[in-house]
Amino acid sequence: MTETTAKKARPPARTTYRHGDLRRALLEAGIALARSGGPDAVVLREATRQAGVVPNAAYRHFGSRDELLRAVRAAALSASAAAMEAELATVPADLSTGDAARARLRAIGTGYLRFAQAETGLFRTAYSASDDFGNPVADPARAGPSGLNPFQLLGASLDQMVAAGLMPPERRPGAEFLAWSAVHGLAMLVLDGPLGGVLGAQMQAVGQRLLDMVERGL
Amino acid sequence: MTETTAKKARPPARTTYRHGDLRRALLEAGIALARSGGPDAVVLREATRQAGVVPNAAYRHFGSRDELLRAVRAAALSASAAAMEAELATVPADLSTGDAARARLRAIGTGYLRFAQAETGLFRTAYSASDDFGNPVADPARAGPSGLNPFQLLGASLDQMVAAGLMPPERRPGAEFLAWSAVHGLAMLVLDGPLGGVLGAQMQAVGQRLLDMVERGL
DNA sequence: TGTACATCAGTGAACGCGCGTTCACTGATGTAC
DNA sequence: TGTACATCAGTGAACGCGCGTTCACTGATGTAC
Repeated sequence: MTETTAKKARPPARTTYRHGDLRRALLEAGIALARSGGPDAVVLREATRQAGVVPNAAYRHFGSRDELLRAVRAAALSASAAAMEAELATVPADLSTGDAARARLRAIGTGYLRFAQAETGLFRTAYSASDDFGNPVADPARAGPSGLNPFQLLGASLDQMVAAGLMPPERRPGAEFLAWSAVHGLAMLVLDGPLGGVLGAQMQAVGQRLLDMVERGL
Repeated sequence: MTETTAKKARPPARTTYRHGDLRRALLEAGIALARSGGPDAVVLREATRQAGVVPNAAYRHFGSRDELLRAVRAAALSASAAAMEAELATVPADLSTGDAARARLRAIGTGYLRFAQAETGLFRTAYSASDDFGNPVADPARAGPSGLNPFQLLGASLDQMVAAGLMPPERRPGAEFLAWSAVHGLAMLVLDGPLGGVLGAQMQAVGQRLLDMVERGL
């Protein structure tokens, strides 16, 4: 009955008066904008344009541009978590406890960096601007398939490192911040900073060396 | 025309037709804007306002807004280098070669993080957006008092680590990127990312733990 | 079963804002004679 | 020493742009009777 509407980046061409699922359409347009241009590209008017709708129609579903941006950011975090989980899934199942813990921590970092390079715009949307996702509150909108958000995935991996005896328990508290800083810094320097030209293609290789350093240093 | 607009640096109150040193005035206004709001706050019209001049007057001295921003960024990088050098200067002179190398590397990192926290806007201006300052070209506008830019300061410190036997020579190439990533990541996560609320005040303490990790891991 | 009606999703038009940049100008200044 | 003049730093006015957000509306839809 409905649903004959223009979907993605098409001109309006809507025949029905009602849209059908404008909220979702706006969110998906917002994600597409973030994907190609980062958080600043999430422009409310442009999202409504892509949804084939008049600008103020957005206010039926989002209280403000910022509210739309938050929803897009949650989706970007979720995508990031999914990338990390995908990398985790490549870890062989028959490793010793220690090797498994190491491999999983490395997978977390590699997934993070892969996502940063493959989905630069979403990455910058997910991890810029202070929308802190502290551990206590687990917002499913920010999580990957497993239900954990990126921060929680990293934390679980560090717990396994301690359990495997590869990391002194007294260094465990706050270790997320150290490991996270390292990979995040590389990503930002390459994607948004002065190392884009210098590294760029070598980012993944440098990333592996960086993960070596983190593993030794933790 | 009332010239009583609220200004930061100084009210216009210009009596002469000519300004005197408009280029410098615009640059300093730009730096002030960057200091309080980061790179996006470097708005050409606002800089001319602070200089007490009509907007298009800026085009006598800068070809575009972006050219002004580049000049501001160079100044921000120079300030960052100065902060690192100031921290270097606190290293005692009577240390053994090894202890000195370690202390100097730590000072580099600490100075970087201190600057990030004390001058957030300038920090983000200096290290966001791809204005790569590769080692070959040494632009004095980006350097600190010693004539070295931040990247070069870090490089020199790592050379000393190798010379002191604290770092295997084969790991020296590209080591800048690893150490830099770690401190940069922490700064960005706290200043511009989701850790602002979580850490914030603890940033310097976490920074010291992070530098421990880097030292062990390099 | 049909019909009246309230709901509320999307429309149409308009705001005020601030930006970067352009054009033709004007008049203080330094210099050449 | 005085004077004519070219230079060019800053003026005045305007442009087109796109943004977020507001208001009063309209008419398709689902529901109550």
